[in-house]
Parts: sequence; structure tokens; C-alpha cells
Amino acid sequence: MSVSLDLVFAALADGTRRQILTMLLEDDMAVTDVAEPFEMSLAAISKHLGILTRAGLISQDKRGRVKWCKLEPQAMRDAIVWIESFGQLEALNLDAFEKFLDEELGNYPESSRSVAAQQHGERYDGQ
Amino acid sequence: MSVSLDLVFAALADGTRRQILTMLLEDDMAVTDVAEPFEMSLAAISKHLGILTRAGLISQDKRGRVKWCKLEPQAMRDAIVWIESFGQLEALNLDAFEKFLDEELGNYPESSRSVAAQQHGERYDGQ
DNA sequence: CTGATATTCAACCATTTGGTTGACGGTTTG
DNA sequence: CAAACCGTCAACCAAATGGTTGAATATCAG
Repeated sequence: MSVSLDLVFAALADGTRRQILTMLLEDDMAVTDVAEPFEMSLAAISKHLGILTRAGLISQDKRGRVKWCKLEPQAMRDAIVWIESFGQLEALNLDAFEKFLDEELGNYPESSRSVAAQQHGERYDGQ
Repeated sequence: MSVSLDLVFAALADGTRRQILTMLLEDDMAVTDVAEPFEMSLAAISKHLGILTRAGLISQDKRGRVKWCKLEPQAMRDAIVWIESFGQLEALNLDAFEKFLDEELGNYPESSRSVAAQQHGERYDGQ
């Protein structure tokens, strides 16, 4: 559905880019200065900055021969909204499940707990 | 740094997978039922579920010939923590900037604070 | 046992990603 | 003007992604 959400999450799915965003939290920076702490080439950092820009997470402003990179935290709001609404729905769901247990199964903790235990048990046997 | 954060964000960077997660919010589902609303093959959905599983966002529990998919919202906490701590740092930064404005533009001119404010303020006139 | 159902595996394909290197176009600076 | 600097572009590479199809593996039902 939402293409921009794809781009934002994809941009965040890389440690180098997350580190760049953290650096930009302190200060606007030139491309060369962004690249300095990393061990990869300047061209690679330039690509990362392009990905961050296309995702809307930063903006780049060229003044003279220097291109300043500026954080655009607004763009992260889409991701935050999605994740948090997700969390809210989950909370509602757990509420509903608790209500269901309380009202539908009454005060019989053994039977209700055995159902829940069966559903929640035996994870991570896959690998 | 954090590999799992890479995996979580990468898993979230696909609309199909986000839709699957939303579906699983309502109920645990079998793989075939997960695949039903999508127009791609069952094998493709199976791969998506594998990616979600490796990211820790869901778990898969095989009972008989049916593999039940269950949301594991715990894994999303890493992503939430990262994004929100990011937001907090931004808020702290804005706080510092507000302080700078308050103290620099006239209210309580204290010499020891003005030195710190000058250091903070320099990043905003960085051409 | 036979057949249907549920799911994955294996091979393949096109596209994207993350990296490299070298050359190139603007912009200062000496 | 000439040289140094800032950053991107182009071509290339290896690996991953997202999808397909067809065969394979379990499990259930009759």
C-alpha cells in the first residue's frame, strides 16, 4: 500500500544509515564529515544519503561546493504511527481476550489457563 | 550494530508483510489462510512468513499438518525503542534550543550559561 | 492403502542493494 | 589560470529479495 512507509522502513533497515541519522541528531553535517567515521568510500556514503533522502528522513541542501545534510524527523512519523497504532490494536486485542476469559470462561482458572498455556507454549521449535 | 534491528526493519519494509502482521493481530492463522487474500503463490507467502519469523515478529507452531502463525509483538519493541529514543533525543535537542532562545534573547542573561548557549547555537548558522 | 490437504524445498529469474574504483563537473583558493 | 576540494556518476560486482513453477514431505480422511 503505502510506498513511503516501505521506503522509510527500508532506509532504517541498515546500521550505517541508522548511525548517520543519530549523528545528524546532534548537528547538520556536510557529506564528507558524515563519511569520516566510516570505513567505506565516500561514494557509498553518498548512496546511503540518497536512500535516506528518498525516504524523506533527511534533506540535502547544497551551498557552494558543500552539501549540508539535515535531519527531517517528520518523515519518521509515518513509521511511528504505524508501529504505535499496531501496539494500540494489540492492547485492545489483549483486553478483549482478557474479557473473553473473564466473562466467557467464568472463574475457572484451570481450564482457561490450560487453553492459554497450550496456545502460548512450545515456541521456537522450528529451527 | 544490532543485527536484529536490521531484520525487524527489513521485515517491516514490505507492504505484504505488514498486511500479514495486521491480519495476525486479530487471530492466529494457518499459512494457507494467511495466503488466501493475496494474489501471489503460497510459496511466496511461505517465504514472507519465514522472513517475519527470522525477524522474531511472528512464531510458527506446527500442529499436525497445519502450521499456525502467531504474532510476537515483543520483537517490535526493539524498533519502537529505537525510534522513540530517537524522538526523545530530538525533544531534548529542541529543549536545549528553547533554552538557548530564552536565555540568549533577554530573559535571564547569566554569563556562565551564555557560553554553553553559544556552543549549542553555532550549529544553526553553519553555512 | 489411496487420495486429498498443508507446507516447504529446489531451481530458476529479474531486480535491488551495498559496496568498489575511476573519471567527471562545480566550487573554492592560491 | 591552475590546483585542490566536494560530491556524484558510471560501470562493475557479489549477494539478497521477491517472485515463479514443479516436485517433495507430512499428515489427515475415507
